[in-house]
Amino acid sequence: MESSELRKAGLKVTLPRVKILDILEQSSSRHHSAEDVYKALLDTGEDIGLATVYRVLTQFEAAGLVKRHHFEGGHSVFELNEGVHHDHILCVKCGRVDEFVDELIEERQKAIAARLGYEMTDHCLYMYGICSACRNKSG
Amino acid sequence: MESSELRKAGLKVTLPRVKILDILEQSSSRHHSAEDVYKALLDTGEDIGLATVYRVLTQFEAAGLVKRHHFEGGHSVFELNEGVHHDHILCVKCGRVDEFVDELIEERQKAIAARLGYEMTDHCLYMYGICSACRNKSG
DNA sequence: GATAATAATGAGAAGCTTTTTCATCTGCAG
DNA sequence: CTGCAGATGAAAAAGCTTCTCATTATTATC
Repeated sequence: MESSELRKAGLKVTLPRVKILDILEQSSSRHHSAEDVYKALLDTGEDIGLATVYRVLTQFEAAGLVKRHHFEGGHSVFELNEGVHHDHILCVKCGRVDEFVDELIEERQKAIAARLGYEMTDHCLYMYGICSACRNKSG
Repeated sequence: MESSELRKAGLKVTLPRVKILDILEQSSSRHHSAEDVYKALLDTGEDIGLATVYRVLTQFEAAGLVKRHHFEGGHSVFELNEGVHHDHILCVKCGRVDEFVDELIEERQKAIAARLGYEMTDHCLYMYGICSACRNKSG
């Protein structure tokens, strides 16, 4: 039930918020631009404005429900925050996104931040490449 | 001499390109937004348009003279490409940027890309935190 | 269940960064 | 020196994202 998640986050349970959370949870892909979410809403017949989608996603981010990423290309991408940190590798041809976790990298990052005197608040690792499917297609 | 670098990159030696490269090489900071470069040009009395700054930086990137980064906050940041890959840690309070290299992390990244079937084209690791100076200031 | 106070929404305008357009100008090969 | 391809500047346009404000919906309270 989405409403309890919203309540827990201190947000009023409104139709747009429920529908947007629904899309994030039900969709087959994990990574969505605001535009993606907006279009998905239109597809399900909901008449929710793009401004609301941005507002709600930003609130969800503040509430810790979603994470915002800045992949190459300028626009923000959102994914449900399931609590487990992970990094991303993207195919520059087809846009495919894979996730991974590497404890060793995490460790080293902490050590580096400490050595440089930083109290780390966030970190992200993006790799870009050509996935096997695309390599088979175009040589 | 900047002109030889430009020639090597296959670019005509024009005043805007020389001046912009000059700023990137002479400035005390390594990381510049397009706006930063534009303002620096104005400060030195050069009347070069912002559109040209963007154009030239993009050409420099294509030529491998500079690297473009997408730090949090939306706008692009450029730095001279000195050939040695490195990653970044940024202070979210004061904007300070430190660079670092960690061979172990590099290794692991290559291994992960290979395991997931990607031919890696690029990778970047951004850490965000509060630097020691800022922690001492504001507790 | 009704009501009032409060917050959320939609539509469009506005804001920012970045790119494009096009007429003019410049670097450089001949 | 000359001509032409390519570069530039100014302004307009193009994304993406946020803001404004009148209207609407939600929730605590009765």
